[in-house]
Amino acid sequence: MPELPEVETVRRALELELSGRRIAGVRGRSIAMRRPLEVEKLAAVLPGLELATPRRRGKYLLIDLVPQGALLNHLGMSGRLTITGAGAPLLPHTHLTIELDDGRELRFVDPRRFGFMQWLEPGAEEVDPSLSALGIEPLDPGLEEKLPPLLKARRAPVKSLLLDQHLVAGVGNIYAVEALWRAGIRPARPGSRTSIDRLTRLAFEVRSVLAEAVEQGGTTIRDYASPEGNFGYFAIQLAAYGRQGQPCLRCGGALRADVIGGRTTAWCPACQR
DNA sequence: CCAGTATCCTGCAGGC
DNA sequence: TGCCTGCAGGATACTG
Repeated sequence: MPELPEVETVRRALELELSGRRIAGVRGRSIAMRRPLEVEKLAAVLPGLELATPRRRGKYLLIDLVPQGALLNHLGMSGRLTITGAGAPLLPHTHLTIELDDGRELRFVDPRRFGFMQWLEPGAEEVDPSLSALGIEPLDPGLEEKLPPLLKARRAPVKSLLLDQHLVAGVGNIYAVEALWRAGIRPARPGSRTSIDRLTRLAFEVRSVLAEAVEQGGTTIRDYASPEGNFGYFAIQLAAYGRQGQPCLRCGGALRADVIGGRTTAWCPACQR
């Protein structure tokens, strides 16, 4: 479910709500997730540690712990982090509850269990295989210079390449579809058969759509500061994603949908070449 | 190395 | 109403 903008919105909310708080306790049940949820380990290690300002890398969330260690989180398709009062009713599929020193709780809910929450011992972040394989951070400077040659070197559909976290980190199906529509590029077009100029435009649109979504999520953060609130699930006005069969907002023709990169991809046959 | 597919899991919408 | 199928914002193991 969450892509870079949603994860960044969660990060900002956690920064506002959790920074400086101390962990009082841990509850949950160890289960299989994308990485095993090890509640006993978390309960042994976390109490007494302070939560620092969270960081984001691609779709991963890192919460540094003071004096050492960190929590590594990925929300997968269906993951949510919520901050609640201690007595709040438990949502189904709440796998982990982290009790805070002010009586509130940080809860990790994930029905499909494609996400994970893991304790990183000191030094583990630097050698984590998933983190170290991540590609360009798209909101950092230089995307328009760095990404095009990487795409040009590959024959796969540009859509598939945008979803490849080893190339650019944080783009998921929604924002890949939106960026391609904005750039006027056919999703199935091979990277190698797309001009550097058009790939540069694509990189610009990737950055733009992500930045706009972050901005929109950010504007609503304050509404989500209430203890019972969920946060991080906002989407900008979507021009293409999910709009197959509906008129293209640029030319009026009908959008169609194909499966590209294993996922449904809406696009405009007239505007996207 | 690269490209494409299968797979993990639950919930829900839509068809019959 | 109830059952069945397919699909969902992700990442990775595996195949050719």
